[in-house]
Amino acid sequence: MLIRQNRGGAETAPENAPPLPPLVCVLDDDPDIRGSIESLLRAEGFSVQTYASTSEFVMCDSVDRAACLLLDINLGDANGLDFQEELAGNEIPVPVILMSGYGDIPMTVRGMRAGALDFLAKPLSDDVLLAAVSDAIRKDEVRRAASAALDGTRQRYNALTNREREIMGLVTAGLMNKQIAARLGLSEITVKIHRGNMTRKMQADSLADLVRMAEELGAREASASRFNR
Amino acid sequence: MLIRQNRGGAETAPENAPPLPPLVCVLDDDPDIRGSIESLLRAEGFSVQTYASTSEFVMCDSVDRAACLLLDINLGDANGLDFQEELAGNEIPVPVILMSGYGDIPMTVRGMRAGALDFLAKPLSDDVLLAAVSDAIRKDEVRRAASAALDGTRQRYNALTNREREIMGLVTAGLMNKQIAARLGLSEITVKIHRGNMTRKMQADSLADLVRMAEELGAREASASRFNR
DNA sequence: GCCCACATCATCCTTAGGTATGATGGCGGC
DNA sequence: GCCGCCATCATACCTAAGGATGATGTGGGC
Repeated sequence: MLIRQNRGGAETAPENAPPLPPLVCVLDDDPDIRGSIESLLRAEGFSVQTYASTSEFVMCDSVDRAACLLLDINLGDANGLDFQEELAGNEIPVPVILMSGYGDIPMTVRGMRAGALDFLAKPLSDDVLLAAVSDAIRKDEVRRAASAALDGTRQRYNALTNREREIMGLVTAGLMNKQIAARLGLSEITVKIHRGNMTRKMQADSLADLVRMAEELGAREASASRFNR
Repeated sequence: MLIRQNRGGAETAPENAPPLPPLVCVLDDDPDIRGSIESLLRAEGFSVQTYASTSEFVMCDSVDRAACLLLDINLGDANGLDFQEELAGNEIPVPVILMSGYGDIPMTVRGMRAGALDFLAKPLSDDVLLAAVSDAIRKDEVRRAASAALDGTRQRYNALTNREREIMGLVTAGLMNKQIAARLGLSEITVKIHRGNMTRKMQADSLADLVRMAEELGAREASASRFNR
């Protein structure tokens, strides 16, 4: 029925990006720890960025590849658990691996509840650390893939006019054109026109398609970052 | 458009069930612990059932009210973490609170990963225990409410004939009646009839409604048990 | 044997959805 | 001031969906 037209327009991905190595961010106030972790991970082919304090950590703004954060809990002037919760609150979906030399069960519970993938006791075992990092990177790759699938839909949604977004909401709520027209104080024909333009812009092949897009945009979107294990 | 008709048929709930007190199952091999937890929780108004071993625990088959499981890790002949993972594997969605006198960080990580809500170190503090249990019961109430919302839909879906289920799948995939007819080797009119019966039986007010029901039945359904925190 | 649920198809009619063409008006940028 | 985007509405036409009525056939249960 509805043929897709404006395909392959301005997608964001720069065509044939070479596969960047996964990035591991290390936030620990002990220079020795930072150094040893960095050399270990670099030897395994990871990119590594290290930070001594939370203020240094500007989240590698590069969200262009799979990444994870190795986060120490005892940061001297700051608490890693607080920082982790702050990240989660700001919807920063990077997988977190917590580390501590003085960890206990309540701290572990708190960290895991906040979404940490693992909690490693210091001194760190190379094998354990590598396994945890590999797992975290794998999780982030899955998360990024799912997020990328949403990206196209979200871009198309953002390209709609306000009226079109409004009508998309009412259409996917199950209202008929005439009900929408009455609700918005429009004539039915105007609704049809907006609806047609909206459906074409969203590249929806059917109403069912459109409903699923709306569900993804509305329902998931915000929560997706936490439920990806 | 579509008026709901066969409302209030054979719903499962026995009309005006008195609100049963939440049930706490306690699985611990120490009789003293079982006794003290039981008396504490009973004083707070909870129903309590205690078990000394995993074989005794038949999950209070009564899934007719909010519940949670207080699970000791050191069960003598069995391991609480293994048992918890077994429960999760069998899709038994009861919230679990782990307890241990010899817990460490790796055990905590494992338990939390498997979906435990909390991990309490023994000796237990009354306040901490009560807070954990209250929280778990609250979580289970939310889970049960969400699950109940699905129940009606699932019942109606199961009441469909095979043909109607088949057509529901194709309708919610976005196919037009004539496409469905071709796919199934039927005439379009027959598809319309099945579709009409199906939509009425599902009590769907619109196609959008139907698509969401199909999404819930297909996509959530199995996973809902684990993502309910 | 009869009844009922299920499935199948036909004809007829109404409503809803989708598109094309054309027209008007506001608003912002060059 | 003109052009483009957006929004609005009208007329007309076509397709899709939904419902009513009627009919045929099959299989299972009492």
